[in-house]
Amino acid sequence: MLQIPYIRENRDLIIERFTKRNLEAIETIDEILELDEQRKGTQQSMDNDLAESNKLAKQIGELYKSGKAVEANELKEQTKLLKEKSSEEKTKLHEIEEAQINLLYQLPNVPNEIVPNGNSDADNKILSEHGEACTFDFDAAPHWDLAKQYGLIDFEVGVKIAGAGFPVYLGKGAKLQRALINFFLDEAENAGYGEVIPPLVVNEASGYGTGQLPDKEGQMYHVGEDDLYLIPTAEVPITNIYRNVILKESDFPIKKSGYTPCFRREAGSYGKDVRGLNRLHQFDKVEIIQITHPSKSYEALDHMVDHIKGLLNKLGLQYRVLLLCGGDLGFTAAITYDFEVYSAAQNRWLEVSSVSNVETFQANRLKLRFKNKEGKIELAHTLNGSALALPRIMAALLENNQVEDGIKIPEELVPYTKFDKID
RNA sequence: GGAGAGGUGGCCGAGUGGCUUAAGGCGUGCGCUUGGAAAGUGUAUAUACAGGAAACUGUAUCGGGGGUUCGAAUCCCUUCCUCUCCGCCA
Repeated sequence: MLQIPYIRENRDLIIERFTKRNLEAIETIDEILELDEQRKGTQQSMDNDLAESNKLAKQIGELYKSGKAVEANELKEQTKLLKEKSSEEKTKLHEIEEAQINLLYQLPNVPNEIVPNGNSDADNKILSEHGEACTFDFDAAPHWDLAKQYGLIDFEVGVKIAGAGFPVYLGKGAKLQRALINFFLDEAENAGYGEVIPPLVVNEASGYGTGQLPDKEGQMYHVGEDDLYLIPTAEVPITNIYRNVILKESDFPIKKSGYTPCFRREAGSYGKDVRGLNRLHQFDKVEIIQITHPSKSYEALDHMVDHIKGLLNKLGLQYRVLLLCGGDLGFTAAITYDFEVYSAAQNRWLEVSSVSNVETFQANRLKLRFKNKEGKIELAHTLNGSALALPRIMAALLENNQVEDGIKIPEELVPYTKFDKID
């Protein structure tokens, strides 16, 4: 959520930047600013009336004490009018504030200057490519066939016990999954991210805090009985640890990592992209988050990008880094880098990580602030990134490392799997 | 699920309608004291909005919302949360 003073001072810039998202926001923004003027005026007259009324109440108290009941009753008449007026103003103020916040909830984050224009993923900018392409002297099989052949993942039994998009990992498939989680967690630990195991459900306030609510309500599983949401990413519970917190400057940077299953309804996404592990309702992910001083967040973003590159290098996967265009940028992000690995059998790139600087967008909703050197309260910056999402890594590892009689495990993973080949 | 007790500042905790501008304590910041430290001692120490160049001022906030009253931390209604005991249970 954008801050009103920021909108007031940067109206034209924001409108221009929103065109990167193909968003025509001029009306909404001007309405927000107009409502803010109304809010100020209303609050001023309400405050004045309340101040007057407080003064009278004190006088009345003193008059009663000194036994001057008649004069006290005269003053009471005056307060009646003030009370009516101020309570009307209070109602009006609430209406204005509600209208204003509803508009604010509609506005996404302002894209960073370097975010390219564009409508869809076709307009994302490819920044770099790494690793070598796999070549096979046999017909490479897609991961769903390999998973079946070697008994690693059972999609059908997942359908039976839960539904499509809830695979069951078996044997070495399960072990490989667990190995990857441990590998990612250890790497995060080595990079200074403190490990967290958060709740897998969050309440409504947390959903609002990180920006999943109110606009992406349909993407989360909702436990109606208890009014809780299954987390779509560990970013939600971990970042919400810092909701309503005022940090000291010396607390920066805060670096946390967490492994959690993630739950996404993926309403409305069907078709060929959903085959196998490509798109699931439940998947595992190790997330890294940072909370930084505003002046340090882009430096932190670079470090997070480097961390993810390191993971993919160690796994020996061919990958590329993209700078998302405005049209593909998530609601809360000011800038996002995506990482895609090449799936040799499907002959396509698969997104395995998304790293974003959210700047103050979440911090404003979370009331995540810090006291600066002058003793003033400021909003912190939040960042998050997947490091990494498991299913597509698993898919690429299976496909890219297949040999005629099995699947080789990358060297870095062998200490975790305790086997170097699936056959 | 049943029964009960509670939600007050960074923390503990007093506070049954105006003497609260929230006592007292702890913690923390800055002084004084000291050869140095401890102890002692003085002082400061919430957030939001508005006005102001600033000092500062006004308003709101004692879990949230609403009400009674000239006046509410205190009384009433409502809602959320926490804790204890019982039941169930890894």
